[in-house]
Amino acid sequence: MTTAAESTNRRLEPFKVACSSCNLRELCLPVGLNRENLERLDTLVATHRTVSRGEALFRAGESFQSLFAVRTGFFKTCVSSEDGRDQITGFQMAGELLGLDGISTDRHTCDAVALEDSQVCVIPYDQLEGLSREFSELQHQFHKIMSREIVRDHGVMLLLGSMRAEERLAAFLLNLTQRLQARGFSASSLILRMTREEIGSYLGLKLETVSRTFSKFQDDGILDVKQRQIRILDQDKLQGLVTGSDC
Amino acid sequence: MTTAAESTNRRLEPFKVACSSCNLRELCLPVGLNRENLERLDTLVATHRTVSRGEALFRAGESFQSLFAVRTGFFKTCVSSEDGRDQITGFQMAGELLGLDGISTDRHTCDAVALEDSQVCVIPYDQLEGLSREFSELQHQFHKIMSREIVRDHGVMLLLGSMRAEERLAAFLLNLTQRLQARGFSASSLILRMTREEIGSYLGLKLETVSRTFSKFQDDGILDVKQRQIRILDQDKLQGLVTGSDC
DNA sequence: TCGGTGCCTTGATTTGCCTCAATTCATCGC
DNA sequence: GCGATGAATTGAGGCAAATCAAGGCACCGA
Repeated sequence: MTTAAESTNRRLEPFKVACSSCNLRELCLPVGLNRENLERLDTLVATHRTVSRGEALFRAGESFQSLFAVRTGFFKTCVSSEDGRDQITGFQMAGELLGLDGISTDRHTCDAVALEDSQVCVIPYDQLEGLSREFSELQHQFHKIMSREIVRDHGVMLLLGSMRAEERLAAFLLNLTQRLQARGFSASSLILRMTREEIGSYLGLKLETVSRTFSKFQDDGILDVKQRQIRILDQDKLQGLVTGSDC
Repeated sequence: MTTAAESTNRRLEPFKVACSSCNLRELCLPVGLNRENLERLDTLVATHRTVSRGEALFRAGESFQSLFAVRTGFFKTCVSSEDGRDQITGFQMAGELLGLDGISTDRHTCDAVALEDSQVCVIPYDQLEGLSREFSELQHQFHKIMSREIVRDHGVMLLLGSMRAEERLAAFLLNLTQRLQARGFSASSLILRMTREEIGSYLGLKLETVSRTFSKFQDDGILDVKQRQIRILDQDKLQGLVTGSDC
């Protein structure tokens, strides 16, 4: 269907789903904007881009021009060191921003890869700076989003620095379901968009350890695991693993 | 000298060391500002605060009003989970900003504690937002600083997620010396401001492991370690441990 | 000078996760 | 149906770091 050449093409679409009518506006950049300002933002977020599963939205080293807001689909971001090592730094779903790392050096410092066919809104960064000088609500919301990313990263550091395998996986699942719930999905049932290896990379574990931990949770009656289909049977026990309340 | 009551007091000083004449202005918020804009910034950063060793500049849960720029001294930032676990998320030296995590929820989410007697510049956040709407250089520099923090955090995730003890400590030492060098200090000799336990917390290791790794580096002729006095004898070997070029 | 205290070092042992390897399962094209 | 492929599971054994334990050093105030 798609040739190698075509897969490197960037599919830009002028077709417009305005921020002002987007069902994600309560989660995304437009939070706190009034009708008039929303319409100003619409003129800025004029293009969309389709990224198919496995394709990169951007890669480390590429020049940074725009931020991206996930409209539909699912992404991972991944940093690499000079030697082969790499680390998934996050998974992004609808309403979340991609590319904030690029501001510091005008180059992207990580890869953003779609885990399923996805669509993103393109937010030209210099225009965003311009508009956020004009109304403080946009400025403030943008700062909040960056700050939230820093807070999230600190949470991941805590996880990587001091939690054991079971606790890490429990925290990961709870975080995922929480974010899915905020988007209107079930709090107890989810389909993982990533492989065991990708979960492992994010959590600082090997894929076998992730798999074993899933199996253990199933044995303990905490989860029902069918490949990537996960059903949470005992939310409290899962929560207890993270907060350490039962040991 | 200081009583328990006095140590909780906030020592604010109108005494002014203007940004425009600060020797850290090439590392800190004023980067890229012209003379005139620098003077505008001076009016904003009007107060300083002294924090003695062991004292907190702010604590998780406190309401967020201001950012802080380290003028002199050394800090650690530390997040805690509901159960006792805590994780040092960074060490901050002169010219670096503290408190960015507070923007997202208007409350600080971590503790910032001085590791030696320190002095910080107080940057009222709402005024900073106001001023950065007025000139884009300040706005852009502020965004760069936040983005840099995100990139730094991703680097720490890579370290915590995929490096072994020796690699972690080597990366830590190289990072420290690099930042000290940017401030005019020696690239090969430093005095650690933090305990082995604090290094361990930052690197996701136990203090015994940190101590053993220091000893191993000494045996291998990479370092000369005398308590907190560190001299780097073989920079290349240290670098090789991080980039994995020699194994 | 003398304890006292906080921090660091070192050794012995345990353990949680990794490594390596084999097997099963789901999907898909033919 | 069939094999091919990628993903997930499971087992056995090894290792790096944690844990447990003892002692040393530097600093400080009495």
